[in-house]
Amino acid sequence: MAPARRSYTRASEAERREDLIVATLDCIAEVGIQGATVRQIANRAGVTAGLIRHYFTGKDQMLQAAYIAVMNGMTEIAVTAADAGETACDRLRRFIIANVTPPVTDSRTLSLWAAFISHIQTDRTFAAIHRENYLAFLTALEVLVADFFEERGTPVSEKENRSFAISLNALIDGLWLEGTLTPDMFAENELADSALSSVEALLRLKPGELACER
Amino acid sequence: MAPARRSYTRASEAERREDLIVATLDCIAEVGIQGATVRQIANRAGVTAGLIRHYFTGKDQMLQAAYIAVMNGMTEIAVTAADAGETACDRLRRFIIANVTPPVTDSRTLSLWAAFISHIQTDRTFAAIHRENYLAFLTALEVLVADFFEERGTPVSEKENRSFAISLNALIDGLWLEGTLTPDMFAENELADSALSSVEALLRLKPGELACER
DNA sequence: ACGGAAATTATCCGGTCGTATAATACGAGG
DNA sequence: CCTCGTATTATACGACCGGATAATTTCCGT
Repeated sequence: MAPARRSYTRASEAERREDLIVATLDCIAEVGIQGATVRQIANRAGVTAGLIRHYFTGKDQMLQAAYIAVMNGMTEIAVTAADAGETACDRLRRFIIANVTPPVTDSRTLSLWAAFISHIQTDRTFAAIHRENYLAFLTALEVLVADFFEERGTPVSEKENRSFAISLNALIDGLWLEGTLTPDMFAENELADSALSSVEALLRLKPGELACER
Repeated sequence: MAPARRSYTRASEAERREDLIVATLDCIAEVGIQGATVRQIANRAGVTAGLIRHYFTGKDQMLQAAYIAVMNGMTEIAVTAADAGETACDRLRRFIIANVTPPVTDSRTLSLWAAFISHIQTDRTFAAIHRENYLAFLTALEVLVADFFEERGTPVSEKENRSFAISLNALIDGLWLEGTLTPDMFAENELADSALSSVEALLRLKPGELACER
């Protein structure tokens, strides 16, 4: 007799991998990394578990791909927001605000980020992914800050510029954490306003200078 | 014939629970939260797996107790460091430095912290533990800042004080993350120096004012 | 010294994990 | 329209999971 096998449609490698990564992230965000099993992930992606090992060498590699996808998504949002600015001041301002407002401040994103961060000390591959993204973020910040001071007519030394970037990065990360972990503590624009005035303070600017009025 | 059962010694409830929690943290830090199974944990604690359910209602409750232990340990170090200061300025300075230097900046601690953070969105109990510790930390910071400005003769409003505490908290968290996740990027005292000058900037102080020279 | 409470071990259970392998259904190229 | 490569499913496997239970050892009070 006919075993009545499940019907399916083939997909291109690109979209299948994409589907599987999205399903992986959904699982981690909703049931934690403990519950993100190959069966759960495959089920959410609408395929069977065995298919995962057709596109990845194993579960670990899929998790790494998912980590890369999350971090790329976050930085892309901030960089895109910055690019929309016309002046260097505007770009810096937009970059900062983008990092402390949705969709970057999102509990789902934070769950994913934390789950991957906790793997950094255990798995060298995760550490490498983190380092690459951290350096890229820091460099982007350095460029934004350097351009800002140059446009302002008060260029700073490379050393000072780096120091500014480290502080700004810390402040942004910290506010992102606070705002996402304890969102009910902050009013609508409180986080963004706090970020802007704090950045002004860190860069030793006069209050309101980052508003970029002309 | 005699089955040759394993010999053991009894321990007080307090130390057994302590041992189990330490073993739990060791496992999470070394093999990730995935590998922190009841058998691994019990093995590391020098007992058999069944004993865990004699002291905790289940694995989840033990993880929660471990989370509490980690956070208490971190805040206790910082608070103890602050208490050693004689002036309000000194206490604030010590508190900040303690949070960006070992043993708080420790890769093991970070792994644990991240593993637990990733559970916050999934498990209400973890969320409650986080919130309690966050508020305690923020309140401690508020007191330190308020005392500092009062001692300085320039008291600030409660609203402004809270705003300062939020910014300082973000900066401290961010520097802690940066310094612990990417320790090779920072020289010996670079992180602490950066923290102090950044805090001075955030509080709109003159450079060096937090050095507390008399 | 010894009896009894309880701390600890030993063993078992159903379920699920990640992965390997074989069978099968799809869809493009001829 | 048929054929063939392969994307996908189905099933099996050994290991391990967290939890429950019963047997046993320890040690305190007397």
